[in-house]
Amino acid sequence: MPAAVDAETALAGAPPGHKDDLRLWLRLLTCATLIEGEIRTRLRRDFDTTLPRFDLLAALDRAPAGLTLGDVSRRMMVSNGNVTGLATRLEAEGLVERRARPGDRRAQMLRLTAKGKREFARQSAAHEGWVAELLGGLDGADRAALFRLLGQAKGSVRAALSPEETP
Amino acid sequence: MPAAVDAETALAGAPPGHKDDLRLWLRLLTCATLIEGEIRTRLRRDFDTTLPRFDLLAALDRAPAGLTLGDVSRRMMVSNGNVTGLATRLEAEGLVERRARPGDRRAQMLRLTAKGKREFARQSAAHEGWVAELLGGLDGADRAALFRLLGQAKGSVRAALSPEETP
DNA sequence: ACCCGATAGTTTAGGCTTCAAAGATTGGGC
DNA sequence: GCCCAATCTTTGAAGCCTAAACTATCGGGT
Repeated sequence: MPAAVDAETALAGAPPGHKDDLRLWLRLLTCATLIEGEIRTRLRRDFDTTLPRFDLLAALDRAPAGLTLGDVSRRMMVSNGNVTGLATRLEAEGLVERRARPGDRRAQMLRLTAKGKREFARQSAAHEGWVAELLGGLDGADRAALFRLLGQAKGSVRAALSPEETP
Repeated sequence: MPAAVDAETALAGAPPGHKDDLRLWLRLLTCATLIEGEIRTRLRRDFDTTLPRFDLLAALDRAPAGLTLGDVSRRMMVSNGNVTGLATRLEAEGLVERRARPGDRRAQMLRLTAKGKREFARQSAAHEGWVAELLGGLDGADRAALFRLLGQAKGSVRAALSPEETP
């Protein structure tokens, strides 16, 4: 009898799709990690910045009227305490500015400064090129199919999550 | 003339597929972030542990003879300094043990302890169930197609990376 | 007018992560 | 036998990230 099994046998009776789902998730994670890591490296190398900073600038760039810290937190899917620190650092660099929101002394609006707009425009153009370079090996049909299927996956995950955590 | 454009117009002349690649990447990232976040939350809630810890145990579980810190670093795609800290914490918890590698005093083998094996078996079973739950909304055909297309994407990224960084 | 639950943001403690520099060891060329 | 480049790991500084506790404010019900 073979000896070098273990975590395998323990799950022998699991429903059929389970192992496939696991493999799918690992492959998805590998793809995301590879791309994300490369983008991080290039952001540091070419712009001396980080992915979270870039993401925050991107969120603000899409909202010319500005966003509250809470808005940013929700869009970036990170904690609000995290945004506090990011905003503080970006403000110190002169890329974003906090300003009071009239009529609500709890909230603050976050906006790109002129410098922030210029800087993000440069970074954004490069970023788009990188992604196109990394995914350039996919032909149009594969790209479209992958986009659609990832939409399905996203829907599946959200459906499994929403009952409890989206009250 | 409209005024509220900016990062859009700056890229008007970009090749056709660029914007689609960007959307594809963002969707891929969203999927990965959603799933990963949920797994992190549940690992903390049910086992009071973290995803990096779990990943390290998983790597060791697949290698009964043990791995050097460097092996782990490569498999997890993280820096070696990172693994040092993770291994130290897991060793303090008694889940992992360092032992000298005979014939090379630079390297150390990392192995699961008996407690580590037990603990990982529990976590692993739950983890597999979670993933199946989150991706359960996909039917078999979609799952297979997605798996294949992610393989294509992975190949595309690796091809774009390898010239410089895989010497 | 007052209270109280909900909302916005900050702080704190702990862990994760990277890069870069430094320490230890190895193996091969001379 | 000696040196030197390569390999393995650790350390230190800085930043990212979360959960949980805390402060401040808002707004509605009474």
